[in-house]
Amino acid sequence: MSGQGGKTKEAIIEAAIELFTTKGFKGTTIRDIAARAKLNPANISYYFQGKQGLLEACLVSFFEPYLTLLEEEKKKVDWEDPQVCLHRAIRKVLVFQSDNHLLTRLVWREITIDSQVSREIISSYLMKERYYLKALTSSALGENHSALPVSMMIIQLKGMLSTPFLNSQYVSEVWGMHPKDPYFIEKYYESVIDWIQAAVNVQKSALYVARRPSPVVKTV
Amino acid sequence: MSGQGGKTKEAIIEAAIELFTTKGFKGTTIRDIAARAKLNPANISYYFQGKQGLLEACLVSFFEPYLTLLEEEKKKVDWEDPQVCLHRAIRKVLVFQSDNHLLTRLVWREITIDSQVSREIISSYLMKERYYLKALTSSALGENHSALPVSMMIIQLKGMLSTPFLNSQYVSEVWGMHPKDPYFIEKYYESVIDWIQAAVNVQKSALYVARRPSPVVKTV
Amino acid sequence: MSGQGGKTKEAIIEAAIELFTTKGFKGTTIRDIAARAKLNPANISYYFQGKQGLLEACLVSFFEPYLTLLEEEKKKVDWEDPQVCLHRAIRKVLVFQSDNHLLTRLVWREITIDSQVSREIISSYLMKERYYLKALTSSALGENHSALPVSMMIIQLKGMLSTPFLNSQYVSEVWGMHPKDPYFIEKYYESVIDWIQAAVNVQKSALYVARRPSPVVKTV
Amino acid sequence: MSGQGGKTKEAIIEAAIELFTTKGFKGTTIRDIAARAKLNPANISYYFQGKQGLLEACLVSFFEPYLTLLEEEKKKVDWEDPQVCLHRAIRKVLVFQSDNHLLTRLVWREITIDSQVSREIISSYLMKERYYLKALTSSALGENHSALPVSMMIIQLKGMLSTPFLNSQYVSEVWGMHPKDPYFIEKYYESVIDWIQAAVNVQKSALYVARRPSPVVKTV
DNA sequence: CATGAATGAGGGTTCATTCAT
DNA sequence: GATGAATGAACCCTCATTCAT
Repeated sequence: MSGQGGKTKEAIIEAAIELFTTKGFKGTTIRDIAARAKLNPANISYYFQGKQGLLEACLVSFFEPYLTLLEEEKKKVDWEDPQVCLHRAIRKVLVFQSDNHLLTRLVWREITIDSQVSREIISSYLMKERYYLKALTSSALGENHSALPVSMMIIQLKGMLSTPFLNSQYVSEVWGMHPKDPYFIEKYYESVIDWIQAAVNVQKSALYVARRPSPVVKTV
Repeated sequence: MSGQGGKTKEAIIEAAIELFTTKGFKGTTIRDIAARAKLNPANISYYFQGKQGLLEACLVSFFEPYLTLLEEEKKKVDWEDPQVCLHRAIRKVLVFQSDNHLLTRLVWREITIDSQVSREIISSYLMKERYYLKALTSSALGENHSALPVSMMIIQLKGMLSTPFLNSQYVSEVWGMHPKDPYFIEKYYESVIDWIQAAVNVQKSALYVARRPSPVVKTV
Repeated sequence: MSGQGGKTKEAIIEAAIELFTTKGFKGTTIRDIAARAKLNPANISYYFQGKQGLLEACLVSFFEPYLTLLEEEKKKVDWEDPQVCLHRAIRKVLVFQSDNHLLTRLVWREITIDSQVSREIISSYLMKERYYLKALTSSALGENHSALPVSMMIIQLKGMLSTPFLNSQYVSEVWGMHPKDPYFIEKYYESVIDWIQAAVNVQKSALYVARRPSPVVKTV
Repeated sequence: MSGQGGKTKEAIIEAAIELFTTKGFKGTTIRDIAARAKLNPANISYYFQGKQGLLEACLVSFFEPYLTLLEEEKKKVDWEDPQVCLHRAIRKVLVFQSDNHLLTRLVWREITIDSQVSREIISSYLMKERYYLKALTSSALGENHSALPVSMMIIQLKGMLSTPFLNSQYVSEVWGMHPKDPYFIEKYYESVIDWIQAAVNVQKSALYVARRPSPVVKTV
C-alpha cells in the first residue's frame, strides 16, 4: 500500500506544489497536476480525498518541519544564550524556506485567503508559530521589553523571513540571485541579524529620544 | 449619463476589492460581487469587459496613486534632505496602504500568481516601483553604498512596508490593533524608521566587522 | 416620422442583409448590425420590434417583388406564348436574384431552419411561389404532362434558379465570376433555357424508352 | 473501454444531426442535444471538445464517405465508359444523400455561413469535390468541351444533386414523397440523367445556334 | 427620436468528483 | 491499485430587450 502509493503520493505533492505556487490553488486544476505527475486525475481524489485535501497536505508538509524547527530552538533557550538561539532559528528558517522556496511562497500566500483551507488548521499553526517566535525574541531581548514592544519585532521578523520568497521575482531582478541560492541566503541572513542587533541596541540606549525628523505629511 | 455609470462602477470596484481580498480572485464569483454591490452580474462585463478587466482596474486603482506618491518624493530628493524624503515616502506609503488596506493585501498577494493578470502590466508597475525605491534609498544612504548594498535594503524595505497588510490577522492578534488603525501606523512607521537609521549607521561605522556569533546550523 | 425614419430603417435592413447572409441570423448580433449601420442598438428594437421582426422585414423585402414578378408573368400566359413567358420569368428571376444576391442567399438558406421565422409567413410565400411556378411550367409544356411530371420539373427549376447564389463561392472559383456579374447571369440563363428545352423535347419524343444503362450500385 | 464511449459518441452525433438540421447550428443548444441523447451536456465537450467540434465531426462524417464515393468513380473512369461512371456516381451520391438526408441538408446549408466552421476544412473538402466532379463530367463529355463549358455543368450538377434535400419540404408537398423515399430517388435519378444526356446532346449537335427567343426584360 | 445604462435569461464550458471495470 | 467514462454543479459571458433621460 505505502510501497507503491508512497511514490505516487509524493509525485502528486511535488507537482501540486509547483502548480499551486505559480498558478494559485484555485487556478490549478486537478488535471494539470495529474498531467504533470503523469497520473490519472482520479488518483488525486483517491489519495487525498479531494483537491482540498491535497492543499492541506501541502500545508502540513510545510508547517510540521517548520514548527518543529522553531520548537527545537525554543527549547534550547533555557540553557543556551538566547541570542544565539534566536540567530540560529532565523538561519534555520531561512535555509529551510530556501530549500522549499516554492512551498514557502505557496503557504504564505494562500493562508491569506479565506475559505480555501479550514481556518482551524491555519489558526492552530499560526498560534504555535507566534508562541515560539515570541518566546525566542523576548528571551533574546532580555529585560528590555518596555521601549520597543516585542509585538512589533515579531511582526517585522515575520516580514523579514518571508519577504524574499514572496517577492522572489523582485529578488532576482534587483539582486541578480534567486532566493533559493545559498549565497543569497547567507547574505540575507547577515542582514537580518544586523537588523536584530540594531533593534536590541535601540532598546538599550536612551539616545534615541528625539531622533527622528518626524516629517509631517498630508496624504490623499 | 456618466453620473449614473460612475456610481455603478465605483460600487463594483468597492465590492470587488472586498471579495477579491478575502476570497481571492479565482475564489470570487462575479455573482458574489454583483450581489454585494446590489447589481446585475452583467454590469461587470458591461463596465469592465469581464472579471479579468475588473481585477486590472483594481490593480490600476492601487498602483497609479502609489507610484505617483513615490514619484513625488523621488523628485524632491534633489533639493531636500534625501533622508527626509525617504522617511516621508515611507510614511506616505504606509498611510496610503493603511487607508486602502484591503486593496493593498489584494495587490501584493495576487501579483505573485501567474496567468491571473497580464504580466506586462505588473512588470511595468514593479519596474517603476523599483526605480523609485532605489533612487530614494541610495540618495538617503549618500556615499556609503559599498558595505550593505542598496539592493538588500530595498528588498527588506518592501517587506517592511507590506508585511502588516499581508499579515493583518497576525497584527490584530499580536498587537491588538488592525493595520488600518492610525495609531498602529504611527508606531509602525517609527519602527521602520528606526530600522532604516540603524541600517545607515551600520554602514557608517566599521565596528561591525567581526560582530556576529555566526552559528553554524545543519538543516534537514 | 417616415422622413428620417425611412433612411434609418433602410440602413438597418441593408446592414442586416449583409450580416445575416455572411454570419447567419443567429450568428449575427443586434449590436453588429447597429455598429455597421452606425446606429444605437436600441433603434432596431424600436423600428422592427426586435431582431425577429428585422429578419421578417428582410424576407418580405425579398418575397414581395419576387412573387410580384412571377405573378406578372403568370398573368400573361393566357394571351402570350407560354414558353416565352416561362423563359422571361426565368430571366427576370435570375436578374432579380443577381441584383439581390446576398438577400437571395439569405432567404433560401434561412427558410430551411425552423423556429427562426414564423412558419405561417414562409408557408404562405412558398405556396404562392409553387402555384406560379406550376402554372408557368405546365402551360409551357402544353398537353404533355404525363411522361415527366411537372412536379419534377419545378423542383429542378427551383434548384436551377437558386444554386448559383447558394454556392456563390463555388461559382467564383469554378467559373471565375461572381453570381452578381451580369455576364454570368446571361450565360447561366441560356444554360437553364437549354435544359428546359431539352426537358420539353424529352417529353415529345418516345425514343427514350430504354435509354439508360441503369447501373445498379450498392451504397454503404 | 471504447466500447462504451463509442455508443455515447454516436448517440451525440445522431442527436446533433437531427437538431442542427432542423434548428440550425446556432439555434441548437448543447443542452437540447444532451437531452435528446439522454446524456449529460458535459459529455459533448468531453467527446468533441465543444459544440464547434461536434459540428465539425458531423461535417467530417458527411464529407469522408461522400468524397470517397466520388473518388472511387473517378478512378474507374480510365478503364470504364466515362458516362457510365458519371451516371453511377450520380446515383451513388443521390442514394448516399437520401440515406443521410438530414445530414445532407445540414451540410449544404451550414457551409454557406462564415465563421461557423473553420474555412480551411470546408475549402479543402470543396476543392476535392470540385476536382472529382470536374474529372467525371469532362471525361463523360469527351472532346466536346467548347460549346457548353464543363464549369457550367458542374455548377448545375451540384444544384441538381442537393436541391431535393435543401428543399425537402417542397418535395414533400409538390411530389407527395419525402426525399428519403427510394422511389423518389429512383425517379429523380432518371430525371437528372435525362438532363445530363440532353446536355451532352446539345454539344454534339450544331442546330442550337440561334435557337433562343431571348426575351429582353427590364428589371427593377 | 435617440441614447446609454441596466437587466435577466440562457448558453457554452470547466471542473472536481464518482464509479464501474 | 489504477483508469476512462460520465456527471452535475457552477461559472463567466453574451445578448436581445427595456427604460429613463
